[in-house]
Amino acid sequence: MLRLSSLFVRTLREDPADAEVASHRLLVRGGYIRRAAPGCFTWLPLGWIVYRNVERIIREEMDREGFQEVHFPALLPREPYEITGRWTDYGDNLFRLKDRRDIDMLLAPTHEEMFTLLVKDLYSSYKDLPLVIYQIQNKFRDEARPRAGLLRGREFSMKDSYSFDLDDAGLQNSYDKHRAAYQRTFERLGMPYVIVSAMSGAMGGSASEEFLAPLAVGEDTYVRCSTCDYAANTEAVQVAVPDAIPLADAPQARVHATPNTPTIQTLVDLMNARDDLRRPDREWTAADTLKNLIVKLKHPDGTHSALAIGVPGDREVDMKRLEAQVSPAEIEPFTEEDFAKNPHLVKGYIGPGSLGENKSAGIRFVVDPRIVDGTRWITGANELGRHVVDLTYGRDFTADGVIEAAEVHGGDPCPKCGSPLEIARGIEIGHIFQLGRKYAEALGLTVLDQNGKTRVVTMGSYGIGVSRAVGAIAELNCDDRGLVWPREVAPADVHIVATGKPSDPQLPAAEQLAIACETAGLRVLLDDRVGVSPGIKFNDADLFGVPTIVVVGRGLADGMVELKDRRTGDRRDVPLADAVAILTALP
RNA sequence: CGGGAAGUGGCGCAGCGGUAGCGUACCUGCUUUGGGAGCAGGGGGUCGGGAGUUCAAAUCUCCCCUUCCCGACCA
Repeated sequence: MLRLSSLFVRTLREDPADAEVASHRLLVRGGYIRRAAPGCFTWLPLGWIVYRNVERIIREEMDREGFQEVHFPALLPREPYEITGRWTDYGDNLFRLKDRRDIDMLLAPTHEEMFTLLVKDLYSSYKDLPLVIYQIQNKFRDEARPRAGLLRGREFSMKDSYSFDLDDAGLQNSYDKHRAAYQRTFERLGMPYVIVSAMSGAMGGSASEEFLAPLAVGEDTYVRCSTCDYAANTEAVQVAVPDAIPLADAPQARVHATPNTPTIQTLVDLMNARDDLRRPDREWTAADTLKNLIVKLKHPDGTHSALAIGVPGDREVDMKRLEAQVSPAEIEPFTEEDFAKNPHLVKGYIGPGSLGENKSAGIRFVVDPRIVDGTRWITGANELGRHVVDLTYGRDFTADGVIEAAEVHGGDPCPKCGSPLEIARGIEIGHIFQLGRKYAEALGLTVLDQNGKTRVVTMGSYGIGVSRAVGAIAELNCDDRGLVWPREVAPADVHIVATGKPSDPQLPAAEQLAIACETAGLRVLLDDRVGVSPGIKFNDADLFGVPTIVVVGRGLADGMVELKDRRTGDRRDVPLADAVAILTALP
């Protein structure tokens, strides 16, 4: 039983000045956590109970699938990370340190290398597979900007599991098991979530999905179909590709002088204003133009190359989407100097005529998937003050490839069913990932198959942010009075408040009720503080957020206690004699 | 790394050249007990750090550090 008279906690009347988001404010005010350093938090007793509940639920769902728990150190040697290149790839985000002999070590940002090496250490036969092992461990990432309390920390707790299979079918099976286990886990944690397609990015591998909690304070933008079940991180959105248009329908392309039209808007305005350029059936819009943007790519080996991207003029290039596409290369701006070095590029009037690996400018040219055969475009003519109209894809120009880099707009058609897409914000609470053989290959994890042949193991990695989940649950379950925990993660099932004077019968009655509740299997938080006014007790109860609050107060004289549902605020008086039965029957 | 704000008792803040304050929290006593009670008394702060200006610096100047917010970044 938790007794408030002796519990190590202090609630704050006011919001801490350094907390912005609701979960952070309330967790600090309610005495669940304290900040120890930026992005590092101390768990107080109430917070630690909640944390362990979350951990327990995750663990139970992992164990249910037959996954086995292990535990690695957080302090790791440099060498494995050197082999996979992540010692340098992680950049400033890696906490590096040296031991007394000046040997490099690191605080683990994630554990792929160690898991791979551990399996390599112990296993060498196909008969040992499949295998899934996991841990719940603290991770360290020197984030440039930790924020929002538990939602983005520098030291945080994560459940990470890794699957090891002989072939792709096995990997798919391990992946599906995790997907199901995660769905059950988030259900039990009382967290709404959406599963979105994600980019596998630099990690390599094929399939990757993120579990996002829909939260405005989240840092991920995703789209969701208004009709079907399609959902994707904006980085991974696949644009709905329109049907090709017969080439014969397109008028001849022609070049016009379009002075002083360096931007899309000035161009469209001019086109609509001039009799010789006006479109007979409707106004020209930005979507009729083809915007060609040039960026510089910095490749991991340090070399640079230019890339031209063609998108419909009503859309910007989304740098996050572009980065995800060109990863591991990094994007740098194409500068005035770069323009000066390439006389075939006329800034403001760049057109497909000069773009492409075999064209005059010699720059790789990739276009948005909406640019299909037969589509007609107004675009730069590669001459100052001149544009070309009805330049038709497949007839007048082609690209070297297609790229998903244009920004996604709310209302864009769903690639699966065509209904409008909605844009929403969320925070990543889980990520499942088919890694493939990248780590196994780099670290030499192989087994012998039935034929005695060496086979590289294929892997998956799967993560749930445990401490982040606590923050996200709090963020999703709170109101202006405090936290509202889902029962299974709450620090207690019942919060019993005794009001009245120290000499009144309420306190001993509350004690007895608390004991009876515990005997019946309920977890109890008892406010047995004396000399504390009822107002303080009620406010603290709302702040703590235990799902059911029982007030042993003035109704006691009539043998009644008050039950309050923290979430709905509903109150009702019930006979003290029936209280335990009623409480144990609550969902 | 860019832009903004801010560092003064545990927490929230005021003070902006002249004895370091208020609210809250904490301690003692009395009163009070259904939505953050009242009175009285009390403990607790090198005013982020350093250098400078001045008879005198929390306050002015310079440098540094730290924190928070927005952006960049974020397997």
